[in-house]
Amino acid sequence: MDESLDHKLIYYINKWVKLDPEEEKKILASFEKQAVKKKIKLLEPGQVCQYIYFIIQGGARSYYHDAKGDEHIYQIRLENNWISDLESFFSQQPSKFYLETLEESIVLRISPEVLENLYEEVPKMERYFRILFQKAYINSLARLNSTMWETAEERYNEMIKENCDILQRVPQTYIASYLGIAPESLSRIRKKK
Amino acid sequence: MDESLDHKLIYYINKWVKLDPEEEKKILASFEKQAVKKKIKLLEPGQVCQYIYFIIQGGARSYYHDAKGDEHIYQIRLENNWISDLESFFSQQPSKFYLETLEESIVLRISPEVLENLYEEVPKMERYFRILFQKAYINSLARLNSTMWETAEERYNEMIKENCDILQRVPQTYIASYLGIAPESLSRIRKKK
DNA sequence: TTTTTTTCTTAACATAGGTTAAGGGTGCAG
DNA sequence: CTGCACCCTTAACCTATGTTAAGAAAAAAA
Repeated sequence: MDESLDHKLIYYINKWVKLDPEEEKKILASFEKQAVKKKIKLLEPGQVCQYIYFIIQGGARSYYHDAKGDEHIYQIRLENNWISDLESFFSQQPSKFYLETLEESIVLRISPEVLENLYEEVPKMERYFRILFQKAYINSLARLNSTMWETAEERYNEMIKENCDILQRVPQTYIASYLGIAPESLSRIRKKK
Repeated sequence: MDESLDHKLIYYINKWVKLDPEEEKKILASFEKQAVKKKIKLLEPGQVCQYIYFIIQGGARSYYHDAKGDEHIYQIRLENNWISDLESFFSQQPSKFYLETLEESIVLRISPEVLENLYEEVPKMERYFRILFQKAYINSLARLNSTMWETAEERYNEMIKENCDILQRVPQTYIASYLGIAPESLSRIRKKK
């Protein structure tokens, strides 16, 4: 049901901050729903990132090109997660990243101005994002540590354990890049099983 | 001057949220100042992390032991930065980390309960920490990306550029570990200059 | 001042993953 | 249905860094 998809956002916010119906209404009114086909770019280098996206359904990735022109995955996000170029979104400076759908997706998006306004109207959203960013930061430090001290195989196994259907939904070239290894190395790891 | 040291915290908070004198007073009243000698442990594995620390002066590191008993640096923080085991601090579950001073230090510390209370009394603190964690998360993603795709030498050079006196203040074994390389590899890199 | 501990460096050898080149299979577009 | 693009695999060779062992210098403690 269409309405129940929107309420996925409300459901996830309610996990961390208790909203009353009036607050829920204001939050939903602040987001725009968008259906996007696969491989559609939501952001390109040089553009200022105008939205942070909550993925109701589907998935997206962010990536950039290095000095040699090689593509590197920066983020992979599937449904029930947020994606953006946060640096550009908050600083309103041009981004260096592409943001692209991995499959046909439905997202809820909000702009920085509307989000600032929402913080004023619904202060619990400030708390929600404080909790979201604190958890994201904790996870990111743990992932950094794994990348430094674990083998590529260990990291791959942990990724599969956490999200066993990602292999069906995301090309292995992207998974390899997200793990910080070459596609050939991922094949080499997979062959060991 | 003793009082001006405390106001370092206020100065940094005011960079992102504008406080009135009443709010400043409440904030300072919520923190405890602590002078700690070098190599003193603020946290050990098995303990629940009871404080988040703002370092007024000096520095600290967090580290853990891997399955082989090898020590790995997780965080290095110098003055005007925060340090804690955030996972343990917010979940109130036992930590896996040591938290130890790098040199004689002065810190301001706050417990989770007092911080929750402060969020109620001074809502701008919710905003301050939302901004702090969002920036920390952005930096952590960038650092993760560098670790994956840049050489150890490139990462070392960037670290030195950002903090040129860290070599005088932090043992090179710690710097190597923080960069995700062996001490011998750091010596090899330094030899190239 | 001396001894001990800590820190740092060095080099030979080992290894995980990168690079290069090649080829096969699947899915999509015309 | 066919051809092309994309995805994935494989292996030989290369490289950045790890490991091991050893030793020197500096700092700290007695």
